[in-house]
This record gives sequence, C-alpha cells and structure tokens, in this order.
Amino acid sequence: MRTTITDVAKQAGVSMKTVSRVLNNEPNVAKATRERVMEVADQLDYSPNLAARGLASSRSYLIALLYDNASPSYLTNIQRGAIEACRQQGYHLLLEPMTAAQTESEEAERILRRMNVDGAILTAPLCDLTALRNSLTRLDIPYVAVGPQDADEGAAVRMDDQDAAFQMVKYLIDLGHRDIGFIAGDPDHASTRHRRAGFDAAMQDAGLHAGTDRVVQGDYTFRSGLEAAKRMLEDPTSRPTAIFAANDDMAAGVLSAANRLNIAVPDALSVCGFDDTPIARILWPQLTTVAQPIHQMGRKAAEILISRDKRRDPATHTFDYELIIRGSTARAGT
Amino acid sequence: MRTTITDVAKQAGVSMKTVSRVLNNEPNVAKATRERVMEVADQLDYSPNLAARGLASSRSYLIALLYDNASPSYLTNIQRGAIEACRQQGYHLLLEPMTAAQTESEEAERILRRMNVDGAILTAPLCDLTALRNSLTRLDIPYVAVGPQDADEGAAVRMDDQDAAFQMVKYLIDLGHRDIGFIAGDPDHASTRHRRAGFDAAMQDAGLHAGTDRVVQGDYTFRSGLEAAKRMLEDPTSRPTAIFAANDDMAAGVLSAANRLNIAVPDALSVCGFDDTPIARILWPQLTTVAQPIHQMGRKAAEILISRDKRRDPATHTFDYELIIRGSTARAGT
DNA sequence: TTGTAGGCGTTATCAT
DNA sequence: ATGATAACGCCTACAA
Repeated sequence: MRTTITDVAKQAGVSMKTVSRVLNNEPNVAKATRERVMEVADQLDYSPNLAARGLASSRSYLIALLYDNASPSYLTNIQRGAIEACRQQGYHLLLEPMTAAQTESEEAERILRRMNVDGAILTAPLCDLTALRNSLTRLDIPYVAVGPQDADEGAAVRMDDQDAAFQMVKYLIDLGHRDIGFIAGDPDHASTRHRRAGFDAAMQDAGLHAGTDRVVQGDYTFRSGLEAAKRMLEDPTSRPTAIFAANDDMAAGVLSAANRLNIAVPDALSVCGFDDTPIARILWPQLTTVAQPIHQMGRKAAEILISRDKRRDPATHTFDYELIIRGSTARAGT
Repeated sequence: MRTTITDVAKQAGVSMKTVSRVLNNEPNVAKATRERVMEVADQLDYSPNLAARGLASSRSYLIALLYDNASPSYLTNIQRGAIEACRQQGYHLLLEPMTAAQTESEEAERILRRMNVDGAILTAPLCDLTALRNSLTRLDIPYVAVGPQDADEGAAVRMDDQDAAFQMVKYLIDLGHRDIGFIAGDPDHASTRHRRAGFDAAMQDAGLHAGTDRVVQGDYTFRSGLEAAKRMLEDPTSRPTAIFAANDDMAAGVLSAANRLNIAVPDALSVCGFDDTPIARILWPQLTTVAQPIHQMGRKAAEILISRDKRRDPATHTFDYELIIRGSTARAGT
C-alpha cells in the first residue's frame, strides 16, 4: 500500500488536516510543526494521490495541449516549455490532438468533457476556430491561445508575425532586391494573413509592387513550396531575385526547386523562410529565417493557466522574434 | 454543478451501480436497462469524473510517455500512435521528459511517484537505463520499452535495427560500391550498436573490409555527421564511394559536407540515412533511408499497457522496417 | 439482473 | 494553530 496522508499524520503526531496544510503551503501552521511534517513526509517518500486530491478539490492538476497537425518541431517546443511550467507547480501535461473537423462536430466536445483538465493550451490553427472556443467556454475550461489570432477575447500568447515578415522583406530590399516573390501559407491559418500583410506593407513602403505572379498560394508544406517555386522560376527570362516563403518547409521546397533548375542560391536567388525549424540549419545553404521563442510561449501559456486565479496576469503576452541571417540570402546581383 | 452518476441514475430510474455497470460495459445488465441508461447519459451529456473513478478503482486512466531528447518527428509519431490507442479505451497520454541524469538521482523517482499513472511507455535512450527500470518496478508501474534494447526482460516493442542496417549496406554493395563509409550514432544508444553490427555483418558477408578511417563515431546530430563526413572526404585521393550514416540528421550532414566540397551526390558519392524523418524528403537529393513504423510502435506500446491484465499479450513485438530508395544513392562509378 | 453500504485519499467546513 | 468530520464521485463487495 502506498503511504497516505494519514501515515504521515500519525508518524508526525498531528492530524491529517495539518499535514494537508503544510503540503499546500497554507498559512496558520507553526514553523516547528511544518518542519516536522516536511521531514516525515520526505522520509516516508510520501506524495499525494492526484486522484484523491482532484476529487476533493475539484482540480485535476492536469493541463491539456490541444493541437492539430502541428509541425513536429513546433509541437515539441511548445511541449517542452509547457512542461517546464507544469513541473514547477505539480501539474502535468495531457496531449490532445484534434482535427478542425472534430471541433465542429459533437466529438470535440465529448473529448473535452472526458478529459477533466484544469485548463487548455490551444495552438496554431485551433485558436481560430470559434466552435472550439465556444465548446471550451461552455464546458468552463479556461484556455490560452498560442499564436497569431484575430479574436481579441481571452488570454493569448503571441508573436507579431506581421512585423517579423515586414522586417524580413525590408532586409531583402536593403540587400538590393527589387523583384521579390512571396509564397503564402495555408489560408486557414491566421498566420498566413499576417505574414502576407507584412510582405505587402514592406513592399509598399519601399515603393515596390509585386505582380500577381510573384505571390503564390502555398499551404505550409514542403511540396507546396516546391510547386510554387517551380512556377515562379520556370521562365528564365523573368525570375525574382529573392523568394520569401512563409515558413521553413516551403523555403526548403524553394531550395529544392532551385537545385533542380540549377539556380545558384544565394548567388542568383536569395531564399528565406520563417520559424527557424531544425531544417533551417540542415539545408544547404543554411536558411535565413525568423526565429520565434516557441518554447517560451509554451511556458508562458501554461503559467497563465496555472496562476489564473492567483495573480491577475495581463491576458495577452507578445513575444519578440529574431531575424536569423544565414547563407541563403545575399546582396542582389552578386 | 456537473452531472454525476447519481443524476443519471435518478433520471433513468435505476441505482447508480447499474449506471456504473453500463458505463463500464460490465455484464449482467438487461438490454432494455442498458439502452435506457445510455440514452439518459447521452442526453445529460454525462461523462464520468476521472478523479473519482481513479480514486475508487485505483486506476488513473493515464499513461505516461517517458522520453529524453528524442527527435521531434520521432516523438510526435510515437505520440500519435499512443494517443490513438488511448482514445479508444478512454485513456489519456501524459508527457514526461526525463534526462538520463535524473534517472540516476532521486529526482526521476519523485517525478514518477507524483504522476500516478497506470503505465509508462519508455522510448529510445531511456529503455536502456537500468536505474529507471528499477524505479518503475519498485513503484509498481508497468512499462513497455520502445526501441532496440538488450535486456530481454519486460514488454517491448522493437524493430530489427541490425537487420535493417545489414540490408541497407547490402543494397549499396549490390550497386557496386566497395569502399563504404559508416557514421555511427551516439554510443549511449543501443541502436548505435545494432546498426553498426549490421554494417559490419554486411561488409564481412561480401568479403569487404572497412578501414578504421571508414568508420567514424558521430552522435546522431547533424553537426556530427557534417564533421565525420568532412574527415572522411577531405583527402580527394582516397574517398569512399558511399557513406551510410546511422540516422537522417547525420546523413544530412554528409550531404552538406559534400556540397561544401563540391562532390556530386549521388554521382560521385552515394549517401543514405536511417529513420525516414521528414528531412529525408526535403533534402536534395532526397535521401535513401530506412523507414520504421514508429507510429504503429507507439500504438502497440499503449495497447499492451492498457490490456495488460486482460489478454496475455506476448511480451515483445517486432515490427518490420522498409528500405526507402530515393535519389541520394546510385550505382557506383556512374 | 439489480441494489446497498462502505471506502478510496484528499480537501473544505466548522469547531476548538 | 490545530483537529474532527463531512463531502467529493465513483467502484468493489456483498446482498437480494
């Protein structure tokens, strides 16, 4: 039998309520008592039973990470951050993948209901689904959205995608590029809109104009980047000197297309991506890209959920990005 | 207030025990009763309180995924599989990263004790840590190891790394390669030994011998592959015609080194990897590699844990691998 | 086939 | 500052 709070109480010569107080850092316990209890608990390798605690306090000490089709590196980073925060507070992270389709059927709500969590972290494409947000509200599950989003309601942890895209394009322009292509992401993601807006703004700011054939719709996959780049590069007489892909996977597609067409990168074509995923360093040349502090965002999201009733955190946190300049971009016409 | 089992019982005009029976699919319930209860439960959006259920039955319906420093794509695949199995049975997946260092201190055991799970999935490097296995045994937490491992005790889900490596090298030899380099993985991983053994066996089988400068120690990172390849390729008068890296990240390093040294792949150098991670398709040329059914392995591991007392699963499952031939390998001397 | 009583280990309430 | 006792919601054991 596992040691219980009663064992500790007996051994320490106090009531179980006192032990409970000590373990939960409640006030009104004599210092000496507190220390004695701690010692006994340690010695007995006592740790509270989550289920019992949950039943009595109607808290589960569980936080769910809701995601859909997230890229592996993004997902693991969010997880890492969230878990750090959870560990510090005795919480645990539950994984709950969920498709957009599910959020509109009864299914998502069933899944949510079943999980009995104290809060949920909503990542990437899921934050923008009103159906899901409504479900969570209806079930009274607090949530924090991670990633760019339009709705300003609710807690959120974000990065300024638009400004990051703006700066990246400005960097290309400063390198002398005038004919710049843009490969947009999945239209269902809010980030797609923001990154596109950043591109547009920077071009306009510089008095440049990208023709319609210079902006191609992708969907954040490698293949879509490859196809988009092929189209943009197929005519040797009219090629952009730089292509900005809205994420690294698509930028990898651009590099691949350039390889196939024998276009030297960065000499004849500068390429840049977004996200600074591990592949950015693995490609040749290494990718100029935007680094998001994903790990910190995951951490912050969990912290907000855990402390939601204690401190009154400002609902929204915006993190800084960083332009990572690598070998895939160079001065135009080198 | 959330609806409880008592609400359902009242509404259906039966005792709560009967409701409990229906919900747990226990026998000895009249068909009509069962249907009525189901209907009421549905209608009331009832779902059992995990904590209460756990407290009463001393099962938590939680399974932990223990991992250390796993590659993102490996991790997400395992997760996907495990969650599929969990969902079907009303279980949830808890994420618990854990460093090798922690497993040897008290810390790992504290973490394990705190989590109150019904079972644990042990991935990659963790399976080989006796300290961790002992802790789990001591805490009476059933576990399934995923990945190659030496100790034959306990349930395990694995793939024959050695045979896969053997076949890959055999494939290179069949292409006419005689001078083949091998980049080994992190010496702390069991897979490293197995893949190396496969390489050795295939070479010996073909009457070939790899000089000591043809086998270089890496550590499964891109950078280590890059460094190893540089060393292996620095002397233009004595270069292997093929390099087999023990994982895709290191193979990416080899490609990168070849790029820097202006060695054409696959014309002058064939390169292959192991794992079939997403980067295998993103690199140029695309990587010949070994695909592991990681997703199924995760699924199976969870299934074993969940059904451990019902069926008597054979303790160990071995999955098939698949050689994926892509553009990075070609006939020698093309 | 169905129901009743008791307890799982913790926190909350109210005394002392 | 500390303690007794009653929830919390479900399952197990045993009855009926």
